[in-house]
Amino acid sequence: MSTTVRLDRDCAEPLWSQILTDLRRRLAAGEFDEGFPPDSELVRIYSVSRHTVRDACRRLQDEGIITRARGRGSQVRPVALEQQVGSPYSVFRSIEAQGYRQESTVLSLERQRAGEIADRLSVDPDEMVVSLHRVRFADAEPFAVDEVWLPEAIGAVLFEIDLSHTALYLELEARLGARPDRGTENIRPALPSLGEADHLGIDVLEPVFVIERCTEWRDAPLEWRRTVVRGDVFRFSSRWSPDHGDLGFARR
Amino acid sequence: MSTTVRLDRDCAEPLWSQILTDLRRRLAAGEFDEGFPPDSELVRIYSVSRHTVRDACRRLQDEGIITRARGRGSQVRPVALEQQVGSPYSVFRSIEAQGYRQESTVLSLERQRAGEIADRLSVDPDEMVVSLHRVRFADAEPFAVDEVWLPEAIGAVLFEIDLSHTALYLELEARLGARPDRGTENIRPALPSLGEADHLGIDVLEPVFVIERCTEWRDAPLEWRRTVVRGDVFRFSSRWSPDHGDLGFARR
DNA sequence: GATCATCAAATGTCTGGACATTCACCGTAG
DNA sequence: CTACGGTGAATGTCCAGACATTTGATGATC
Repeated sequence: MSTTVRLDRDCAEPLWSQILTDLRRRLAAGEFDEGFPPDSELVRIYSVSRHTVRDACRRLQDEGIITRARGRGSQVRPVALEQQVGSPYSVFRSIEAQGYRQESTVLSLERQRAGEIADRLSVDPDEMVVSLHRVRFADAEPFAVDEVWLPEAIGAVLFEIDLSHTALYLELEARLGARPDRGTENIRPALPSLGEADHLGIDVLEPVFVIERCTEWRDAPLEWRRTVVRGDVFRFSSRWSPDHGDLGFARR
Repeated sequence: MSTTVRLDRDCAEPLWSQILTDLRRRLAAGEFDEGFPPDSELVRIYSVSRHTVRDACRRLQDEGIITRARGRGSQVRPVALEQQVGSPYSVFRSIEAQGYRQESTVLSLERQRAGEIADRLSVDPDEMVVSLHRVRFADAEPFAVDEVWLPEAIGAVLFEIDLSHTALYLELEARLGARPDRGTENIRPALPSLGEADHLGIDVLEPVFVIERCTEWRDAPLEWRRTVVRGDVFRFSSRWSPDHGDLGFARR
């Protein structure tokens, strides 16, 4: 089983915090796919008291990453693990999780000067970046229009791949090892532009979700993305109970 | 200062849970308006170990009802409105977490026939329910309009309390022990009605978030709520990284 | 094979203790 | 009056121990 881990007992960071960080790393690495270790094992691995181990585990539990029950032990929640990889939710992941077959139609894929979105990618306005505009379909029905902007060094690979079926992040990771490790996402309600309404097949007075997402990889911007999602057929939904929770976009 | 409280050490309910319930009751009664007692005082009041006291207080802290800091003690947050437990996020909780002072103006509080919302509360359309309509303010600015519908047996207590400052859930729990234990929440973008736009001080073409929330308590509907939140000043926001994540409504 | 009892493992709860860190307040000195 | 240092109070962290409760696995019996 797992070997021992030496914690830094001289630094200001509490032991439980160091353990929590290590547990997250191990979870992300799939090290607990066969089972999360019991408290007693963690006590051995980290050479700390059970109280300290519980402090760390409790936080994973509170976040829904593991469940803990008397007599059963701690268990990793499959869905929650994905939350650790990225955003607690993602519009596309949510929609995919519901079994919709997704496809894209590329409207444009270009190298161009960053211009107005320079700040988003922390580049100069004159610097070249790659922009991708698509219409996204769920089961052949348009549900979103999006524009993705990437630094040129990263976006260059887009010119070599088929973007209608391929998950962009999978490709970036496969080809460049680029994987978002932090990000922000903001959603607001808005009215679609004429072009957006046309692509989505909706009225210009039909409110939509506008999602702006910015991710980073190794402390540098990976992408900036703006997605317009139809509000008439999709909603943002959560369901919770003492032992279960989920969150994401769903068909209305 | 406070006298002692005898806990039931023979029942299945953990001591920390009993203390938590009592603390909620006291908070709702304004008993801690002059200051929340230190751990040592709670140890004396409840005749338990400090660990047990901390277990109870931690949950209040997690819910944002109190803050706790080394050297400073525990403090009641000035306004603890709408502490909604369980959901990974809540519009009111999010807004409060950002330090906005919240208040409400009651537009109406009525007993009436369930009518169209009967299904939401699993009652007959002819059955009486309690409806509450309010405008919600953050730092004196209207940010949301909401309507709350409750079964009459539960909603009756609303007629006895001041709804402009008081946390609805705290009252329901203090007076009835009613506490949501599961729920669903759905958000969509929409255009406000004339009335809503007027109350919010926005244009009728200014898209808003419409949030519909349904909670249950002991397998029975507790409330159904529809909240319209201004999309021009608030956004739904998430930020994540390997060791941190947060999610909720935030000022744009 | 099905059922029941037993036992071990695992988490939850609670107590007690100790030390570290932080803050606020008070007293003293300039 | 202001600034600084000291002190006490308060929470945070960590350890150790013990018992209660729950679950799942195993073995025995029918």
